[in-house]
Amino acid sequence: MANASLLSPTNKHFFKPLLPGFQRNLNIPVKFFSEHIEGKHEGKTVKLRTDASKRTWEVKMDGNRLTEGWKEFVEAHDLRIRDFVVFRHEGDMVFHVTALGPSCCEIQYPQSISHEEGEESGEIEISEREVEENLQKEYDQSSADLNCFSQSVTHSNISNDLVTLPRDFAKRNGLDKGMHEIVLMNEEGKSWESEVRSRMSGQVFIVGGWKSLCSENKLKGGDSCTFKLLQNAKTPVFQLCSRIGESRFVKLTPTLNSLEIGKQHLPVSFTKGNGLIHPGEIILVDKDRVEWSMKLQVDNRGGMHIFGGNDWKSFCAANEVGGGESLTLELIRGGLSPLFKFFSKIEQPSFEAEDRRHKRARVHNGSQETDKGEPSRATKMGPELEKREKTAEKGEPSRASNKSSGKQGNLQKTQACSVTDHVAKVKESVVDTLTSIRRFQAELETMEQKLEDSLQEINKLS
DNA sequence: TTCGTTGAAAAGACGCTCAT
DNA sequence: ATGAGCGTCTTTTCAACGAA
Repeated sequence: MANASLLSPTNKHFFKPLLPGFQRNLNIPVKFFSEHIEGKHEGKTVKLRTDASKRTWEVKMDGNRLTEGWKEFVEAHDLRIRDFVVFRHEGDMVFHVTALGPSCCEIQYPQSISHEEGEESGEIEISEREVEENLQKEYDQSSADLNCFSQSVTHSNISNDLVTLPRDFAKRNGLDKGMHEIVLMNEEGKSWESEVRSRMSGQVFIVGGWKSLCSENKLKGGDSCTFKLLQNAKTPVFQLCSRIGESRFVKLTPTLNSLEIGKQHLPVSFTKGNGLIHPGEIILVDKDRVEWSMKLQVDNRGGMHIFGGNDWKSFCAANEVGGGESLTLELIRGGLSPLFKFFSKIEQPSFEAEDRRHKRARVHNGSQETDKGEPSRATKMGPELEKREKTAEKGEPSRASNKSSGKQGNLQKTQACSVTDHVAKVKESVVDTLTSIRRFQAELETMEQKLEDSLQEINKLS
């Protein structure tokens, strides 16, 4: 976005960090409101513009609060907790809005958010179709990540003109059986005809074209490259990507045991690919946008796992993911304090995987009767109980409410809760919320300082 | 050239011990 | 009781080799 006008002293600005609950409404800072709006434009609607769209968004203002229409604006721009929005007053209650991510950098939108026919600046209502498109966009993005695979280049695979295709990738894209013609393509669009073949052993290979592609693109032994499946039709195209193997999405399959001990391994390829190498605190955001603070630990081999104790189990329960089921998490922010968001539950784990897990459970713990007989504690947190808990948690979710429900793990106990228990839970809830707010405040202060520094530098440049 | 086999390495799961 | 750290065992993956 070209922000020349951002530098203009004639345009008044304010910025707002997006905190939990921001989706419903947004408060204009009192000082800004009293100086520029109060007594002049009260009760009017404000018009919001962004560089991401040619559309003007009309939002109702109740007092200093943006209400009706704000949610649509948020959804259309995929604004999230910890983002920042900078409002630039262009006069006559028109604001230009710039969205900044948690890194304090401007959020880049791939293309204009609204680009269909019927787009007029005066159009206010966001259509369901556009909301669906936003969701579809998000889905496509995740699919794109799932349609990528990384491969290391070796002297052997170059000399044999043959390279292994990761099993899960081949399976996911229906390439794990028989022979398939494919096209290998580099970033410039140059292509090489090739084939995908599978073996009795289950290994799947790309045969042919590999040597030429490596030669043409100066790939040599020890290099690593990422391919993206562009079309999974009759002739799939594998395009060489410049990115080296990172994916924002990670699929996890908590076992009953991992839920019990509160420990969940993260694939090394994912952690390394995203630069997650330091132990520390991580934040998981569940499907209700409730935050869960857990720990990221590293073992002596560099393997990483989430350690959350009961919180891990409760987090999975909050997302209706039980032992043996899979969920996908999206890495929103890496660094020293990574932030993950629950992305989706994967409904049907493969039978082989499930069978394998059962086999392991039996091998390692003969007394663990997961198939029948006395269920384990984790099994008690099954769908029925989860459903009841969910019903009880209707309304504004709070981390404490989830935590306490997770800790209960026993329906009878839930029903027998005394007034004292409720008071204790409410107290816990308040304390937790306060802790979250204080943490946010500390982070906000840091971010605010960074932002101000940036503005000062920009002003110097101007 | 194709394809089966093998062995090493990596990853995942689990459990034990110790500290708090 | 819970959390943290670490060791060990099992499973999976894949490069490399060699026979047909």
